[in-house]
Amino acid sequence: MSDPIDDLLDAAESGKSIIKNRDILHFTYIPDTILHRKNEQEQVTQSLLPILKQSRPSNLLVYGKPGTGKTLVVKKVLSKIQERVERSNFPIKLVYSNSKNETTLYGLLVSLGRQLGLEQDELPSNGLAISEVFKRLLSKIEGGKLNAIFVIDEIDYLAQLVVKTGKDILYQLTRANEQLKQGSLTMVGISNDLTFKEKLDPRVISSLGEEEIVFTNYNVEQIKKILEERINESFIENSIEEPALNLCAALAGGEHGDARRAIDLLRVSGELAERQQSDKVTIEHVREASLKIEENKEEASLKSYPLHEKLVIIAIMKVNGSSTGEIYSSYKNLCKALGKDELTQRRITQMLSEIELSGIISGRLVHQGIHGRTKKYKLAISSEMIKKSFKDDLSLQDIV
DNA sequence: CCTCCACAGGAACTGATGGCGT
DNA sequence: ACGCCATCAGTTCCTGTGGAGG
Repeated sequence: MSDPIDDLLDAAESGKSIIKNRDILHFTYIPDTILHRKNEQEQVTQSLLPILKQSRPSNLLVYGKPGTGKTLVVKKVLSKIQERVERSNFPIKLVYSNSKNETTLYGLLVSLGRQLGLEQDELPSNGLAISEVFKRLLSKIEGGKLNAIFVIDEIDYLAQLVVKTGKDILYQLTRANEQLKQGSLTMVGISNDLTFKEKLDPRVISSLGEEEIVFTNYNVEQIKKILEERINESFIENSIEEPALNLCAALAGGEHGDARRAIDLLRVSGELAERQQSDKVTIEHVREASLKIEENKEEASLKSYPLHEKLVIIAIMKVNGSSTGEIYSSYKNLCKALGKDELTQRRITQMLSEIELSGIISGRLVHQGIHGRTKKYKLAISSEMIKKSFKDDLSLQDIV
C-alpha cells in the first residue's frame, strides 16, 4: 500500500534536478556583465560621470519598453559609481523608487523621504500638505549635505499623477538645486513610454531631459543569446532542447522584445519539466508554461478585484457580448440577489473600462443608428476561469 | 437631409477617512 | 479644538455622437 504523498516525495528526492541555480532565472538578477547592453551602459555611465569629479551630473531620462533592461543597467552603473565614491569624502545617496508601486504623489514622496533617512516622526505617512513634505525632503538633503540621486522608475505614472493633482512636483524636483545651498539632487527618470515627454510641461523637459538614452527592443536573436547565457549558468548541461529554446525566445521576443518575459517563461518551463521528472525541457513544457503564466495572471487579477467589480464581471459572464445597458441590469439583479446597494450606471461604465484595460474583457464601440451608441463587452477569458477564481468567495458562490 | 436613440465619457463635486500644525 | 490637507469611491450633471429610420 503506497501513500500518494510519499510517492511524490520519493520521486522528487530520487529524481535529479535540472536547474542548478534558480536565482539566475529571475530577470532582476544582475549578472556581472549584462551583455548586449554595452552601449547603453557606457552612455549611462558617461552622463553620470561628473559625480566622480564631485560635481552634479545632468538629469537623465531613460526610455525603453518593458524588459529591455533599463532599470538593471541604471542600477548597476549607479551601484558601481557609489562603490568608488564611497571611499572619497563625497558621499552620494542613492534613492530608488517605482512610481507604479506608489499610487499617490504623497506616497511616492514619502517613499523617497524614507530612503533619505527620514523616519515616521519626521515625515508622517499622511496628514501633511504636499508642499510641506517637499520642504522636508529638501531640508534633509541640505542639512545632511547629501548628494542625492533620485531614480524614479516608471516616471510616466508620476507625470500622470502630477497632471491629475495639479501639483508641479516634477518641475520642483528638477529645479531643486537652485534652492539648495548645500548638497545636490540629481534625477534619473525611467520611462516605458517613448512619447511620454511630449505630455510634459516644457520647463520640465528642458531640465529633466538634459540627457536622454533610449533602450531599443531586443530582437529574437538577442533574446536567444540572453537565454543561452542564463541557461549556461543555471541549468545542468544539455537539459534544454534546441526547439524549446527557440520557442521561448520567439514567444516572448516576437512582439515586444521583452527579455523579462522570456526569462520567466524559461524558468517556469524548467520548473514544469522538473516536476514532471523529465530530464529535458521540451517544446511542450514551454507551451504549457506559457499557458500557465497567462492563467495565473488572469486568476490573480480576478481575485484581486473588489466586490462590485467582481459582480460586474459575473454580470458580463451571464450576458456575454451585450451592451452596457444589458450588463447594467444584469448587474442590478445580482445586487438584489445579494442584498447589496447597486452603484450608478456611470460608475459601472467606468469600472467596465478599467476592467477592459486589464484585458479580462474586451469592448467594442457600436453605433446602432436610431438605437443609439453603446459599447459591447465580451469576456476575453473562459467563464470556467471566472468560476474557478470566484468559487472560494463565499458570497458569490450561489450566483456564479 | 434631419432626427433622435442609448449610451460614452469628461468635470466637478461629496462625504468619509485619517492625520497634520497650531 | 480647529481648520486644513490628500485621497478615494462614488454621484450628479453634462455634452457629444454615428447612423437607421423616417
